Amino acid sequence: MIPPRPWVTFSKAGGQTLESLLRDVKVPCSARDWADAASSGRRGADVPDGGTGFVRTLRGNVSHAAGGSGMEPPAPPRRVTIVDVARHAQVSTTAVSKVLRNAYGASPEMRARVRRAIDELGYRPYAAARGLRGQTYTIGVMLPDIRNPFFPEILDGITSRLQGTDYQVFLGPGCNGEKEEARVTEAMIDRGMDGIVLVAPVSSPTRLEHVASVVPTVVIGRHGCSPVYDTVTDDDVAGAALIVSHLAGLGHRRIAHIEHHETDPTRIAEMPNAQRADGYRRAMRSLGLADEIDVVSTSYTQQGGYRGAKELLGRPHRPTAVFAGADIVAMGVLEAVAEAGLSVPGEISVAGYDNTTFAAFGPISLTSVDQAGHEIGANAARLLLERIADRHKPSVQVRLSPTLVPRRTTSAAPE
Amino acid sequence: MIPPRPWVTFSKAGGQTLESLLRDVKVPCSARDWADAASSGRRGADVPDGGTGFVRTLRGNVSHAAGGSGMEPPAPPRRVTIVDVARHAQVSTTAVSKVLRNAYGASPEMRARVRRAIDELGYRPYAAARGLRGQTYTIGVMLPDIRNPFFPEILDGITSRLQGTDYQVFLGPGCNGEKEEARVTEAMIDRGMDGIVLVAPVSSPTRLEHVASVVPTVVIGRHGCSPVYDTVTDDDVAGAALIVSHLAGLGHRRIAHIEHHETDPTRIAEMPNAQRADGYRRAMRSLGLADEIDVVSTSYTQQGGYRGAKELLGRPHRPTAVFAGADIVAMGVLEAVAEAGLSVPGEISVAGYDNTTFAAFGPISLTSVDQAGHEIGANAARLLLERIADRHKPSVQVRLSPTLVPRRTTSAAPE
DNA sequence: TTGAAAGCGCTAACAA
DNA sequence: TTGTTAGCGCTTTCAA
Repeated sequence: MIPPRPWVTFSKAGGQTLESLLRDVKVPCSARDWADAASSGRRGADVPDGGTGFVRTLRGNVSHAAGGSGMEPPAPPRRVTIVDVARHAQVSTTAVSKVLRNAYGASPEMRARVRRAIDELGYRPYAAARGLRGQTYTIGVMLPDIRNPFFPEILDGITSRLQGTDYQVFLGPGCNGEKEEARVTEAMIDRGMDGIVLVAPVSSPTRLEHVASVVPTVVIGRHGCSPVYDTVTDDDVAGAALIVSHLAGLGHRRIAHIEHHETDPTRIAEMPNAQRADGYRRAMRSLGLADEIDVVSTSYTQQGGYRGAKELLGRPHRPTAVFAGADIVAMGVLEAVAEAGLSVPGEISVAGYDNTTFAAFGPISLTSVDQAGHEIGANAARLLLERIADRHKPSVQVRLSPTLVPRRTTSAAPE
Repeated sequence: MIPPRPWVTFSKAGGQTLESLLRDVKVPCSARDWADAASSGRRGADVPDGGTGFVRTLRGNVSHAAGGSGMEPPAPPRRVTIVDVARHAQVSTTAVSKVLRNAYGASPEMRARVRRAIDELGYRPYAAARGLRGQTYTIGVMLPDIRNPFFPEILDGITSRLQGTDYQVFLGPGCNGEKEEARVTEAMIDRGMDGIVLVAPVSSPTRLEHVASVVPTVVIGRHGCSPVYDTVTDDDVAGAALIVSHLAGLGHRRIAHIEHHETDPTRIAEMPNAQRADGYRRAMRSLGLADEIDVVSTSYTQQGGYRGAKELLGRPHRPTAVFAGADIVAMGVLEAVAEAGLSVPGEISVAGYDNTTFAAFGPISLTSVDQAGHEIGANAARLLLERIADRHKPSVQVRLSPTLVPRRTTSAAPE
């Protein structure tokens, strides 16, 4: 038995795990001999390193460069640059640059020569340097919370639309709160990103417009609109209506809603949570259930769902169905309901929003609303590319319709 | 009702959402008047824009610049540069640079002056340009799958360790497969990132060493070791032993394991899945259960767990406990077990690995192994900073011990 | 169609 | 301690 102690090994090879096997496959870390590699001068005789994109820089005598110990790691090889390519192809750097950007003014023969040189040297343009004059071919995506299983869908949509282009996506790490968002957007701007996608940001409209005035921007999930950035949203009002009419169709009347509490007046109407709550109220009214409207304000977290459900279950006349504003909220509701010893959907129906993997998971099987995250992401990427191509084009708002995904947490109302 | 056009709606539902409210809060996109803003020349009279980090560039007559229509959006303002700061503070750009980097050779008075100028102009250094000579202050983190709820823990650990430094983290988007990994690592290198963290990469050791030879690198979750990169791993063998002895302690003897099938011989010993399977076998043997060893090879996915469980449940003498190599695999197992009409843990116990949010979720309550993701990430960040500071330092392997988290999916063996 | 030359914003070697 | 100057790798005028 291995002692499971909090156990940190700064080992050159202390552990007892599969070591013999590892040793068969790899040379142990410490026994590596660097004597055949060299050295640390910045410019010396450059030896093209056959298609690896790097060039070994040799300096004087190799054994001398090894420094006597024979165990020194090699200096990082110098990168192949546009100059190397130009020299190799016997053309100017301008020509290479034109080929790289598919720009006008290079004969087919020249293009072919340059491309051959690029392949032979394994050249890749240095994006950081390109950015100084032109583009970095980098797109930043800011997700509010990497843990929310809905966001990967959006991300997939974005990357799939960017497939085949020269653009590369990088994610800002999960950030909650305006300060964090500002930090991340600034970091993206400072790194010369060509465009950014903000997913469900919480920052003020003013701040969003500032960002968009500096770099092409698409905002996902906010219902406000601006002339300087494009938006892609889910029709949250319609989504809420889908759930409510689904439940009403099953005979439910006491349908409660748990929403995310929003205080900031400049944001209140723009955020999806407000739209969902609004959609819930409208749908209840149009179904003649205005008197049954029952909204609990907590937050879009599991905790929030738990607290909200506790409150609803404590009502003298408890609801027969709960529409949670997000799947994660529904998780908390299910937990509270289970604790109260009630059966789902027999005694109480529960529905969420977002159709996350949680909801789809068999043993849970939560009724939810699918936002078509892939579509949302793909549209955002498309709009961003269009705006990068023409910063002055009029702004566009895309709104996509959600669909209902009925599962096993909703059924006919009791009695 | 103002139709907010240009306006693209792909909606069937055509919901009229809170529009009146939105109108109260924001000016509609199309009605914005840009007449007070100008223009598009590259360099003109520069007007410092009071702490915003940008300078408005005016060109000739403002009304003329507005182009007659009076509705043209302003050109993106020119960035404040180190030259602006130097001029404002009446010092050289070198001085500013020194202050920025806390470098040697600037008097306290000069530092103060420069800092004041920086604040007054709202200057932020342009990381892309810095990268051309020095560092970009950017660290890339590659996650194999953003959907796996274990990875955010690692990410938190990394960012928390980087808090307070000038480094900013960006994530490569989820990539599976060697080709994708190569694309992402190349993209990071091409963007001049100062260091990169590879989480559970699948690339060959050779490829990892190549990356590490170009840029400081820390590898998380691979058990191999190399002189050019540091590693941080969970002791998967110990983790597997925790589960097995927990189950054996509950009286189980027929304990089966579902592993991820690995074929590549250069990787087989390095990957966590192989280590876990190995740990399972060793623990079984040391507990005198060598005859009961029963391993099904599928994959670390929910599907894989489902298929593996199907096979195990079809055995003439089915196991009383299943140790799934990952929580996500255990999800599939639970699904198959539920389908077979067996009760958990009454008739069969199930355990996972990773202690994801799934496992922690009340109604599921899966027994699992906690990897201390936060610690893993924090150690990786620390090692990376050390390696950035000294690229030639000897490589370090950190191994952290996991802990058992017993929950409600495991209990005493039946009979 | 081609290439020479001037930067982009910053850092680093070197002089004063 | 300070400032001058020469690039980093690329794009972009602008002349040839």
